Order: sequence, then structure tokens, then C-alpha cells
Amino acid sequence: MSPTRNRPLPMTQRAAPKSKPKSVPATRGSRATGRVTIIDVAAEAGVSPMTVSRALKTPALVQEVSRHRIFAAIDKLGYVPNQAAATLASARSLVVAVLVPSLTNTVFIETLSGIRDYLAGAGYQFLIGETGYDRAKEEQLIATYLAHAPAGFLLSSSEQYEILQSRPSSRAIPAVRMFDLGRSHHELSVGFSQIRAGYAVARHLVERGYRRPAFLAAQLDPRMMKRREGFRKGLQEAGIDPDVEVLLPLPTTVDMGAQLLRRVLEQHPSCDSVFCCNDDLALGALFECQRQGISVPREMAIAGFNDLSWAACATPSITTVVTPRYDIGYKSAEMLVQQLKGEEIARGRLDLGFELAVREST
Amino acid sequence: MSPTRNRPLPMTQRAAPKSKPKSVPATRGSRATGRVTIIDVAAEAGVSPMTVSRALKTPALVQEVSRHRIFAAIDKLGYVPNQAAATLASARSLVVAVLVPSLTNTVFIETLSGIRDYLAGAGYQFLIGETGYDRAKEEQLIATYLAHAPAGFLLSSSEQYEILQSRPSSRAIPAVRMFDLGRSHHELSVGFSQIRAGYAVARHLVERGYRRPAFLAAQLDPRMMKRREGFRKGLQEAGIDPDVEVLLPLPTTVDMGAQLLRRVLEQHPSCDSVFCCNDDLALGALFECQRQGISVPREMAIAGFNDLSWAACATPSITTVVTPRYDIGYKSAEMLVQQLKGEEIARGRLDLGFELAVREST
DNA sequence: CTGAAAGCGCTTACAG
DNA sequence: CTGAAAGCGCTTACAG
Repeated sequence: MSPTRNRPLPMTQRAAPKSKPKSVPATRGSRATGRVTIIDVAAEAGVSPMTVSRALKTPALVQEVSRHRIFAAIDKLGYVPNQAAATLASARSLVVAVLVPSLTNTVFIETLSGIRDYLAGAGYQFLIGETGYDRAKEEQLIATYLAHAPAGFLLSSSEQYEILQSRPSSRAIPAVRMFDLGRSHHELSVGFSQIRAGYAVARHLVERGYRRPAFLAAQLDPRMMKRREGFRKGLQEAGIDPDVEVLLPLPTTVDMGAQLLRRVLEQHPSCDSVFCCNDDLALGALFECQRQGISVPREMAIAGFNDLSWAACATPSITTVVTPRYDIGYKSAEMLVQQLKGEEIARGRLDLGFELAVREST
Repeated sequence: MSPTRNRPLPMTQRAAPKSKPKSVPATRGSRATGRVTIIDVAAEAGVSPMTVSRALKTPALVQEVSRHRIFAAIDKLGYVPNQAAATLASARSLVVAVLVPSLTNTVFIETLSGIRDYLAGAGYQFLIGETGYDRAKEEQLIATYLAHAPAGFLLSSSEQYEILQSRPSSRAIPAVRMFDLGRSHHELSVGFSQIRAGYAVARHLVERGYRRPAFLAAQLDPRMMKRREGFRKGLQEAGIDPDVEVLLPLPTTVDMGAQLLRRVLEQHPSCDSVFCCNDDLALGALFECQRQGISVPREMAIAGFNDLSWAACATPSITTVVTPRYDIGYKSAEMLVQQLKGEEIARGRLDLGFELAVREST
């Protein structure tokens, strides 16, 4: 309950600081910004600026009387700490840079929510970069963000991770890789096995008796390819042809799911089930089946990936892989902050697993 | 094409600066960070730090020879500008704070994409805050963000706007209000009329011959209430009872749309059409009709709001209001930057309008 | 538990 | 077109 620099400041007070007889600015140079500084607070509270700084960062080290006077002064003057000064002086910022492939994908938004929830509690802000699945864009964003001296990075691509690791150790910036798992516990990562998830879908379709499953995918990023790899493996183990697939290197949309379904029916009319590499595609495939009067799952089974909000309540409800998106964000942020604080990290490679939600569509 | 501080820095070079015989740090105090600074670059290029600063910010004011030497030095040393120092010295940051009600809502994500696209081109970063439709949360976020001395705010609630405006003018921070339109051109805003959009849907249903339309809404924020206001007005003008509605103060989900449809059928069995205040609800309503075997639009018409990706390709396709989400973000950012640069703003109240996409569901 | 001094890496405001 | 000086508002590193 002790006041910290993150407690909400009283807006009304800050909005009317005219009552403050500010004595310092007259003695400042011509560059005075008119901002209330730690020096103003110190003067008001009758202590040194250093003590104000301590009251804000390590209140336990400040005598209670001083502390009270300092916080009264902060409220009275409407002091707002200047992060730029803090960052410059300490060479450490409270900003984490997050890079995700896409912001229009609900999946990553939920991950960002997890990140935000953890970081907000830990007193960090974050900058969000969208790489658009593009390597050059990633590098440029990292370069831009480095200028902000972020405390750390949360990344969603292994390439990015390697870029940061290649910096000289004196200027190394901690990073955690999200979604995919790293090779060892030294390479911090939080995610689940895309390969095993794809494999689980294949096993499920095979067990349900489907003999001609297809793999449908757009936005062919490395994770999609791993789902595919697992899916193919599952089919092959069951002696089923894994080459019934339609892959389009275009952005994922619901409409693209309808297109992919049309294509697979043209190319493989005997296809009896589809694994769509995400739920947007699955929804589009379902709509296309409805449009063509194809009964789901009797004539065509549909499985998706991620368990977005509509999967459970579609008609029929859609079988899908439930992925720990929020937790990936939350736990990645937690791991990064532990690293920043130099705390022991129990597992540097955190597998959060996944779950197959079997529903009406298969 | 002239180099600016935003151009991509050569990652490979920065990753291997061991070759650099850095001469300055030895003379610095014990707090030396090991970072390459503008002073290092100046020494390498044989100019003063001030000239390096100019080469980065106003290259036109630096002689071409010096400029070349400076950029060569920057590349060689792997210099990355320190934003914290720049912000502190100039009292101006290149960070814009953006507050949106929700991040799990696709609508705001697309707006963020527009913001990002404009700001990236203008050299700004942005911080994203999620208010959760909560007033207290908004105030707290604003207070937190003020500590980062953002250049400006992009807001999505009028209350926030007023908080910022109430600051003393010496410390006023420019803000643009998104989605809703302000009262005058002095209050910067970019959006469209929620009331007229709701009205347009009512007119459409009435013209199609529906006599018993219902309004379905969750997440009862002010904008929803304005859509409702317009919708009611449209019905009343046609002599139709506007009180057929189900309002739930809960977060919007697809499943909630199904629930709302069930409720309205219980409470108003004669209802022949529904205006769902967003497309998630409309999708849920459609699924519920399919589940119950209710023919859309013959037995029940469905209209949504926003034109999310599935609206056009659902079976049947869903009539909805196409909103300029991306443009709202882009234009808001543009207006804010114009304000920051002290440029003339043609229209401080920018109405981007909306469009009614009439499809199969009505 | 407290404070004086120095410094973080830039930019402003001048002066040439 | 260029540079020396001072300062932005904090924190570090000492010293009491």
C-alpha cells in the first residue's frame, strides 16, 4: 500500500497548480520548461532532491516523517516524474519493446493483453512493433527501438532473437521469444510445440475415421509450417496421403478460408475433412460449406486453430486447438522482468502446452 | 532520400563494434555506459558534437563533406541515438500516447494500424493504453503517460479529452479525439456520426418492410448509446415502437450475440429483425438463428455494425455499417502531428462518414 | 536515514 | 555553415 511512482496522481490537483508559489524557476536558465521537478518538491518538503528520489523509488529507506512531507508536496505541486531524465541518468528504462507479426490477428492481441497485464503490475510500459512477417521490417524496428534503450524485448520470431543475441555482451539486451520454444533453457522462450499441435489434429481426424484430410493454410509463416509438419507426420503414421493441401502465401482472412475450401474441392473432390491453420480460415470454410449446401461434418469435417471467440458457438461448433495466447504474453513478460531483475529463472524454456477442443464440426 | 535519424541502422555493423578504438570513455566518470555517443561520432568525424546533432536532425544545414564524414562515422561506430537524452534536452518526445477502450476489439486494432502507418512515416513511436471502458482507468493511464512527456494524445473518449484540455495552457498537450466528433473545430476530432449511422440502419429496415425491429447491444459505452439514439429516432419517425431492445452491460462476444437473440425472441416473439450494435453480436445472432432453424432474412433479418471480415462472406452475408476505422486512426495521427508542428489544420472536426453495406441478411 | 557533487547524452541559445 | 557553454531532470556513487 505504500505510495510508489505508479500510484495514480490526482488529476484535479495537477490541473490547477496556479496556487503553487514556485520559487525555483526564476533562478533557472532560459531553458526552464515550467515543469514541476524533483527540486521543487524537495524545496516544498524541506529535504534534498535525493531524498525525494528515494521516497519515490525506495520508500523504505526514507524516514516516515520525510516521506509524508514529500508526498504531500508531490500532491500539492502536481509533480509528475520525468521518465526521460530517469532513463538518461540510470541508463535503464521501464519500457519493453514487443514485436509481433500482425496486429490485425486476434491471436497476438490477446498475447499483448497478457503482456500488458503483467507489465502494468511491474511498472513497465511497452512499445509495440508490427513486423508484417517481414524480416527486413523486423531489423528496422529493432534498430528504431534500440534508440529508446528498452529494458528488454519480447519477440515472436527466432531470427529477431538471434539478432539481439549477437550484440556484444556488454550491451546485450534481454529478450524472450514467444510462441515458439527455443532450443535450450539458455534461450528464453515461452510457447508450445506447433508441431505437436498439428500432429494432434491429424490424430484426431484419423481416429474419427476421416480418410482424406486436407491441410489449408494462408500466411505461410514458420509457425504455420510447423503445424503442417506435425499434421503431415500424423497422417503419414496412419498411412494416409499427406499431400492433400492448399497453401496460399496471402494474408489470412475469413474470405480466404472460403476460397481455400473451393480450391481443395476442385483439386481433391474426395477430400472429407480440412485442417485450417487458423480459425479465421475455418470460419470461412464453414460459410462456404453452408453456401454450397455441404453438410458439416457429415460431408466435410472442419478443424481450426486457436479457439477464437466464434469457434465454440458457430453452427456447428468448430473443433479447434486451444492455444494459451494470453498466458504466453503474461509469462513471457514475467520471465523478461525476472531476467531484468537478475532473478533466478526456473525454466528458461517454458512449454505452456495446448488443448484440442473437440466439437461438432468433426 | 537524405539520411535521417530514422533510417535503418546497419545491424551487422552494430553487432561488431570491437574494431572501434574508442578513445573517450577513459576520460569519462565512473558512470560511463559504454554506449557510443554523439561525442564519439564527432571525434571520429572530426567535427563538434553539435554538428553531428545537426546532421541528424537538419542535414540541410550541414556541409555535404561534413555530413558524409559524420554518416561514415555513425556506420563505423554503430551509433544509435539516445532518445531519452534527446527528450530531456528538447523537452519534446517523439512518442504519442494512444488510449483505446479495448484491445480485444478488432475495430480498435484497425484504428491502431492507421495510427501506426501515419506515425511511422512521421518518425513517431506510440504507447498504447487500454481503458477497458473505465473512467478511473483512463485517468490513471493519462497520469502514467504524462510521465513519459508524450508529444500528444490520441483519445477515444470525450472525457479524456476534457481532462487534458483543463491543464494550464503552458503545459497543454495536444490531443485528438477519435471516433466521435467534437462540438466545434477547436476541439480536434476525427470520426463520424454514430447517431446518423444508427438512424441509417433504422431507415433501411423500415424501407425493407420490417415492422418489428429490435436493438441488441452489449458493452454499453457512449458510442453504442448514440447508435441506439439514432436507431430509435429512425423507428419513431416511421411510427414504429422503438422499445423492442435488449441491452446487456457485459463485454461483447460472439456468444453474447446468440444470447441476445434468444432473449429478444423470448421477450418479443413478434420481432422480425435485429440491429446488433456490432458485427460480433450479429455473427452470434446468425449462428443462433441457424441453430434454431430460423431462416435469415425471411424469418429474421440481421444487421450489424463495422463490417468486420466475416460480414461480407457469411452465409447469408450480413448487412452492416462500414466504418472508416483505419482512416480514423490515420487521419487522427495526421491531425495530431500537424498540430504538433504548428501547421494550419483545415478542419479540426473531420467527419469521415460511414456507408451502409446492404447484403443478404436483410 | 540524508545530502552535495558529478554525470547521463543530448539540444538550446548564442556567438561567430 | 560551425562550435563552446550551459542546461534538461533525474540517479549514481560517495560520504557522512
